[in-house]
Amino acid sequence: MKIGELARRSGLSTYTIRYYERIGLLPRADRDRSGQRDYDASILTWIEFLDRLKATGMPIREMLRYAALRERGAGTEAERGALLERHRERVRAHMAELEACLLVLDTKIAGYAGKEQRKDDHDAPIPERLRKPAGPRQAGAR
Amino acid sequence: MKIGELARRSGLSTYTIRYYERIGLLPRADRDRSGQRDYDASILTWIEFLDRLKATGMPIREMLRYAALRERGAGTEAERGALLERHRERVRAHMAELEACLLVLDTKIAGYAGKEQRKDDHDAPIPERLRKPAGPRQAGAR
DNA sequence: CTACCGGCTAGAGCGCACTCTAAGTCAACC
DNA sequence: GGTTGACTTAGAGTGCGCTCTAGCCGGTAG
Repeated sequence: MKIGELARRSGLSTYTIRYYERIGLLPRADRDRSGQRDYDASILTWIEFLDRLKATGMPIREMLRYAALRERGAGTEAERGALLERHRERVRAHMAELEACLLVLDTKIAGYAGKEQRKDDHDAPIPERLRKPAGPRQAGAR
Repeated sequence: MKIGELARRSGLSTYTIRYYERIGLLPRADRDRSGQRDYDASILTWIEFLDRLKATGMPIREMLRYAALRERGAGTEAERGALLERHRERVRAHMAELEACLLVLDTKIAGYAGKEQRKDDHDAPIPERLRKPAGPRQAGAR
């Protein structure tokens, strides 16, 4: 399979496929005698998995760590598993936050839908239990 | 309240607060006689709401549309409501996708945890029902 | 033979959301 | 009166994840 077909089948652009190879997210592809990339269908499975990691917000930097472990092969399973477990927890936390935000959104929308529009309802306070604790920021601004 | 205190209380940096004002996400702040921004506590409620929109992945471009409607005030409620409803649907869809990805992640992690490690389990196929339909891409690459 | 398509590389450019710098002002404290 | 520190502005810089350009090469159809 050449890069164009892989692009169609994976949903990535050819640009992105080459970019992923450049940075090491995809293994260096085999080439035919004229130097063109020639892919095995199995690469699709890996790309699909990368898509899942991306969809769940994993930064490329971390996918690279996973990809590097995968390349190293046997002996890295524990580390790969741990990496995915940490990621899973972050995803779960993110989903919980989204859930809370949905509640806020629902309340707001209900406000707009109701006849009893308060003129200032965009300033309706958010219940304390839904607020994020404001972490430390701008540690040394100069 | 001056910008530094607002920064501490909102969790945004002073840079970000000025940036938000510059682009119109925050209303132009009142100034004291020496030209410094002087905020009313009510701005915190608006910032908290913006944080919710941001947390749910709304791009600034769209928050701006909402902010502009809010500035225009009365008569824009229906449009504001519709905007939030569209956003809510996107958030729900995104959560559904995350849920599906979590299943993939769970399967993978279980594979790493199990004693019966298949050497190639990073290539374990993703069940068809969890795959995203690959939308049209790279429409005209030149 | 020529045109065209799809591929190749190196490297530049882009959109987003900040984040920081430089140079200056102002109020309070010693 | 001088220093400190928080503020002001315009504008430059950053990190991320692509996305595209330029210039070239090779295989195939007319």
